[in-house]
Amino acid sequence: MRVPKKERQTELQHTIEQNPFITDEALATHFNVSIQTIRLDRMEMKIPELRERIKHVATERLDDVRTLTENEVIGDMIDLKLDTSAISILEILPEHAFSRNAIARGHILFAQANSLAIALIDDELALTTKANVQFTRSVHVGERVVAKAFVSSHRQDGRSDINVESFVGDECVFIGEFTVYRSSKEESK
Amino acid sequence: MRVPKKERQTELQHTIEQNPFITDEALATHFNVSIQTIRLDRMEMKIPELRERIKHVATERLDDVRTLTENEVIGDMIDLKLDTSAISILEILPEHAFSRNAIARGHILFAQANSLAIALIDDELALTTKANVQFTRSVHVGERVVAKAFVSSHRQDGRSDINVESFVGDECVFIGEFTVYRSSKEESK
DNA sequence: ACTACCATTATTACCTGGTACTAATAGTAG
DNA sequence: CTACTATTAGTACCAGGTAATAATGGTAGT
Repeated sequence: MRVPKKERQTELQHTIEQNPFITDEALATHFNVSIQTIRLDRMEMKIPELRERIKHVATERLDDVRTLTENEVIGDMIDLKLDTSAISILEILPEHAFSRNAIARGHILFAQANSLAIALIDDELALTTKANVQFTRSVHVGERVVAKAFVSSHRQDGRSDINVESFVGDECVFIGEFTVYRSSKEESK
Repeated sequence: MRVPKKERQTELQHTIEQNPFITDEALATHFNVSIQTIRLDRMEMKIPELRERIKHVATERLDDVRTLTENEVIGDMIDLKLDTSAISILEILPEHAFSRNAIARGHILFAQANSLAIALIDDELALTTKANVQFTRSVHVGERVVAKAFVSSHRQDGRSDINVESFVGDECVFIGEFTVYRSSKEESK
């Protein structure tokens, strides 16, 4: 026995996860066992065949693109009191940042704050009409940005003013004042 | 002849682009021709076989996610005079908008303008420090937003002021004033 | 030492979705 | 009537498998 079965199987899983494009034949020579052994292993581990794996990667792609851009709130909402206050968290990933220096693009922080402000307004149609923002510290990949939004005023003209402050730890990285238009002008529900 | 060859081929290309996961057999029944005809068509149009198409989509996955979010300029830059002015165009797609009303999210317009402002500055490291924006008209899916940015001042403290105005046709939909920090403080190169 | 059991390997038939090639048929234009 | 094009048919072959059945080898229990 070259390597215990169990060990080979866990390693097999690892190998395939890292490179789903590998054939059973390649795996067989890699582990120095027969193709049949690899197939028995895949059966036991419920790992699908090469083509299925490739197809899976391909179909995942479309979903992925959507979740990134079509997301209603950029970041994860962790608290929401409608028409009052809300909090969301966004972890800065490499795709949110400039590749040169790993600093988050300004519009990512803006997007988090803007989405939060819109979500905060309990209305069918809420649209940002004005924003005034400051980027007080650069944010790097890997940092978690906590955005806190609260409504400062519900005006009579169908607009609301919302303040958003975003933090990394206890450091303020972003300050924004958003004016949001509400479709229905009454404040109550 | 059900449909002229040429017409079928262009339609074939279209069909496969929209659904790369379709087999020759399915295409054959769809176009009401034989499998061989489909294969001849694919040969002529240099369209690869199903598995190759799937593999292509799968390998493109990583790259593609990048192009959407990591894109240096959101939208297509069509004119750039460094440190002076720049223009980009962005077509509003469904994923840029609220699904309920097909109105573009504010941060999409902000992202276009912000990216353009950053790209305009001829510097290794340019970061937005402040922005003041107004959304003067809602933009709908299918509209093409033309953003025009120009530098209004290069300040001595390493900051530049950039004005961005975005239009759909001749209607102004967005106005923004961005303050951008430059890493190297000299204006010349 | 014998048996039971497990892991491994081998073999065979079959599947999908093709490539590559050759040949036959149908329809149309000159 | 012929030439040409489009289409269809058929065959051999391929990769990368599934499914099932059988043979081999080693190790543990008693």
